[in-house]
Amino acid sequence: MFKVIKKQGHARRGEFSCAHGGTVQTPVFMNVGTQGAIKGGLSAFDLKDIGCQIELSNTYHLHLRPGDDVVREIGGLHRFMNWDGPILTDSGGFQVFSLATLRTIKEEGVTFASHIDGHRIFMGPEESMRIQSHLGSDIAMAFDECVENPATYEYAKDSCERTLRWLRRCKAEHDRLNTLPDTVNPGQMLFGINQGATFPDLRIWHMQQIAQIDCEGFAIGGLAVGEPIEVMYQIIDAVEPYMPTEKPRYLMGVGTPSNIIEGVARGVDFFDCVMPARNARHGKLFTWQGTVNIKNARYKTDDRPIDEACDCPVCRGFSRAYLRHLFMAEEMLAMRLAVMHNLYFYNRLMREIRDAIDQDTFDAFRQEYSEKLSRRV
RNA sequence: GGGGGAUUUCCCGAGUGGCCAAAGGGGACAGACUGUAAAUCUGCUGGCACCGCCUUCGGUGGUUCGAAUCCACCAUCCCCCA
Repeated sequence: MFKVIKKQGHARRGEFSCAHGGTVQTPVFMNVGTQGAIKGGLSAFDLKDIGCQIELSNTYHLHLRPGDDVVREIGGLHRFMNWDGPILTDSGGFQVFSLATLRTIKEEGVTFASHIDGHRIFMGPEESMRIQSHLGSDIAMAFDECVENPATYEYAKDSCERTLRWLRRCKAEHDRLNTLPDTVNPGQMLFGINQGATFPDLRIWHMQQIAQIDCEGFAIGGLAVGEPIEVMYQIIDAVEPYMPTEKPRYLMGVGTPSNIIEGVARGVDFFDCVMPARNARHGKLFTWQGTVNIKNARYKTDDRPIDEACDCPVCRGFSRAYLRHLFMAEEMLAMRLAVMHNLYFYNRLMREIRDAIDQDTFDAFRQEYSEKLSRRV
């Protein structure tokens, strides 16, 4: 399923095959389409144009709307959203964190109040696995608890012990569902998730435990939730040696271009983040020189593309002045074009990283771009 | 020709004697955003040597210790009657 084809330092160049869409080249950025669509008005057609290899959707959100039973009846999420490439579904674990004021956590699972109408929803490991099975994604994520920062040692310990027990239940239910005769995607894989807040010993202990469970990949969760970025890197450094080398590593929810380069340098293969799409909707665009806020008055009559070094469909045809105008006029095209550019940039960034590892120039690449890409121009 | 109403800081619009550099919107300007309750949120929007001073509420001149608020005249706009 996964093989590392080249290494430079800790950075890994790999290939990962899925039931849909063939082989994913890693390191890879997964383009986030929480509700089966990239926010900003992009469809599966656009995903091809922006160089997307794998798309990510959300269990909790699709369970609420339109309902995983609906998606299953249509034939699964691939067919539903007309995307035949790989799909990873996040488990709903992050919503345990982000909808914190609306939930109660117990051993069996979590009770949420729907953010849409307030009705009670129960989700535990089995529920999450069942929903993801109905969605038919290629990779299902384990149902975990993403602990908020800062967390006490006691809470983080209890929580990651519970997340471990939940992973065992996820694995059992996932295996059972995959063998049912009417399973949407019998080739669905399961990734376990490492937790332990910012405590290296908990992180390591937890990683050692989950590594014993036969998952097709492992993720580091619960980072980039408010802790200093240096702490995030320290945790990755601490955990990485305990992650199986023959399986992909996924750093959940991360991050900025710099974070991604630094993550790759620390042995991470998969990334996802809402940042490129959200920032794009808010007018903050990524370029190979750094970031720009296209709404700034300075771009009012700027006839250059967003990034002269970019060959995306947007940069090939539209000026900064036009993009700024679309934003100021609140045309939806503004968001669509901005999101296309930013996601193209992220997918291109990953391609450059892969090429650099292939050519043994990743260190130089890291040195040149790690700092540069996140600074303001 | 007669009667009534209006004029506020970029715009709309509160304010009818001190607590008003003036509510609230909008716009503009800028910032934030990391497994998406996010086309959202925050800040700022007269000037300055800025815990204080200066200029400002259509114009001019008054009343008053004190005026965006009261009075007189003028200007412009709106409504009604001729």
